Amino acid sequence: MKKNVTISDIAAHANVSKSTVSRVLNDTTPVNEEKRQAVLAAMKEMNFEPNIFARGLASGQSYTVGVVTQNLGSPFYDSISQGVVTGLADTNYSPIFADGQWQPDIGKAVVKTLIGRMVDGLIVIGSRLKPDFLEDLKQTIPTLLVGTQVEGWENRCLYIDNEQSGWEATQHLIELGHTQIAHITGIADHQDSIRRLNGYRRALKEANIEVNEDLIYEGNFDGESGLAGVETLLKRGKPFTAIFAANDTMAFGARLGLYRRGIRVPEDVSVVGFDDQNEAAFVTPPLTTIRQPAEEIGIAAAETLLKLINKKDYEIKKLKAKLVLRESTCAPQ
Amino acid sequence: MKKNVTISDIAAHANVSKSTVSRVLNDTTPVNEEKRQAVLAAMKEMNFEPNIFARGLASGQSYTVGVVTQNLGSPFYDSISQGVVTGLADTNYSPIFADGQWQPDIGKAVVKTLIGRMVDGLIVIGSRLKPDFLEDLKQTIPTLLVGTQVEGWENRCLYIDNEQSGWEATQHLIELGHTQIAHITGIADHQDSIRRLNGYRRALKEANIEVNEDLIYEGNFDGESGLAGVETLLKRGKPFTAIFAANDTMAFGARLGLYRRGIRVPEDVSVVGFDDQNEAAFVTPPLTTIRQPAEEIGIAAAETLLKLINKKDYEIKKLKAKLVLRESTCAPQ
DNA sequence: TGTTATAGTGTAATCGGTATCAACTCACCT
DNA sequence: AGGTGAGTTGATACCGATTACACTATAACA
Repeated sequence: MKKNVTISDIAAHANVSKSTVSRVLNDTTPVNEEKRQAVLAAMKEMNFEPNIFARGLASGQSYTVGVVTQNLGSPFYDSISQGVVTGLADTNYSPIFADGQWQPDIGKAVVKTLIGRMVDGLIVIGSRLKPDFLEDLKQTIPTLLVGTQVEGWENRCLYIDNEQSGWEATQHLIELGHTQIAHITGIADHQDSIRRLNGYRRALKEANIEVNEDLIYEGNFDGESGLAGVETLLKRGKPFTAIFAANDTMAFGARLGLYRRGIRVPEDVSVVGFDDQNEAAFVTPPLTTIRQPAEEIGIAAAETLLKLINKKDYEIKKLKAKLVLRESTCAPQ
Repeated sequence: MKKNVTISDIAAHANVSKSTVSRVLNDTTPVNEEKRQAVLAAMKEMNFEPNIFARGLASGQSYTVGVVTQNLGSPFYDSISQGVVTGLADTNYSPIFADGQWQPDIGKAVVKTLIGRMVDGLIVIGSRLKPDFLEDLKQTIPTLLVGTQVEGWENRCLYIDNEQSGWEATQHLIELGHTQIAHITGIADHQDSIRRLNGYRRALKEANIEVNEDLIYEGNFDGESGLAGVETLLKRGKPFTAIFAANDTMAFGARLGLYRRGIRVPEDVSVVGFDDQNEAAFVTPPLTTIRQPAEEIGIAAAETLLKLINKKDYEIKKLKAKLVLRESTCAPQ
């Protein structure tokens, strides 16, 4: 039971008062250089670590940030989380995680827990929180929304332009010469899904290709739904030579569905995904997809939030997704 | 700037002393039922939340547990993390994450940070910490090692039997009739890799098949190394009809390598992976692999750690990996 | 030569809980 | 009647930092 070294011990050892020690610790008021050195030396010698509870109690700051995830375990969001951890690694701040499980109510509860833990700021990944709750939140605590695009949060929101990226994915297929392009969407009421779908529609329209609702299948971001997607699409009978899936996981599922029917990729049907998760480069054939810079987004979120907390100027880093060409797409044959 | 409700406010409101409020809060000493109700009512009415800093400062408990991850972003370990978050979800405890990046030194630093944050316990996922540091740790704070098998930690260690599972994977191939079985290992000095390799060796020996060192390729758990693995294996010229990769990611890489050479899976070469990450069921052909119950491991870790912290009896849940048969293996043709 | 910033320092109050201690009530026994 | 013990309760010290405040010394200024 070694007792902890406190600021008072340091003060005694360095022959100054507690306040002076606190001052060199926090750089709040100038301190005579000689004493500062004495204090620093004492701290090093005695292996001093400030007690975060005492500090938190007195100052109100916890040096933690809350991270609300959704369904931890999905590759894209996990990479963002990883980015946050990385971005915080060399700061005084630590992340506390809690999972919202894609459910607004749970998300709300989880946010409250985090606030109860006195986090200094909040990063909400893939928010599904209700607008009015979000509005409250904005007033209460520095908050950043990440991986989703939310109206009214333009300067507190890190995201990539999903509409544009959906457009690019589709446009790529059009440029290859495809005209019968199917789309497997994400969760129907999810903003990202909607935007990707809109991009798909716009690309077709701009190319004067009629949007055929029979070629749109409502998935849910799961591999299963990709598989079910091609099954259904095939059953509907409308021919298609390409599929744009709203994420990689569904693209894998779709690819498997085609494989089962003996339909070749990309010779018979081209496939484009979204996210560029690690596996995309290793499936057969390697998947052409939209790369979301997930980890960079997480890192940027961490950095931005710290600036927000410390009331420094900041600007929202504009992060771009881009198409990465691999082998799952080619001209229709 | 609404000021927070404190225990004193409650005390005043309920006409009792601070101590009594603290008592109903913590259930330490019996309190007259009438007063207890009054306090409870006041707490509800005033929307009281105890300040965790004050509580921590006074009691020394933080109600947080530290989670040390390695290279967050790898599917298997991510699932364990998810399990921990899930397992902690309905308790008073919250997880703080920090990443060790597979490097013993960083891991050590990260553990120190967490301890500085007064975590009540520690879950180390995929530890690569040095034995003597671990020994110190054991004395300092309730610690659980997860996803790795470490000697001397039998009752503080959640893992699956890697040797046995490596044996099963190989045995499956042998039963199918394969005799020329290649193995792509994980990181060479990683305990899990070593054990899986040992299992591979044992299975061959038991079947009276000579272990051919030319059929063993040293990978590093990355997809790239799976790809490089088949390249090298092929170049070495020793024929093989099956590959056992020490994780799924490498199995995907290997499968891609075969695809590039026009070698069919499973007709020409069977492939077995390890982990059963989500994608394994959706690649083509769906991957036969060893399923590690990653999320269950995480949940069990959380539960066990809380028992350990609260000095309750606990027992280490024995979790088993098992072979899941899919379509990437068949008898040699 | 006052007058006024500015650097530098210590004392003590404070943050919001927990825990120790003394004390008081009211059976219940001898 | 006196003692014992369990059930309850409030005062108060304490956890270890930050910070408001008072105060000194010294430099800068009019």
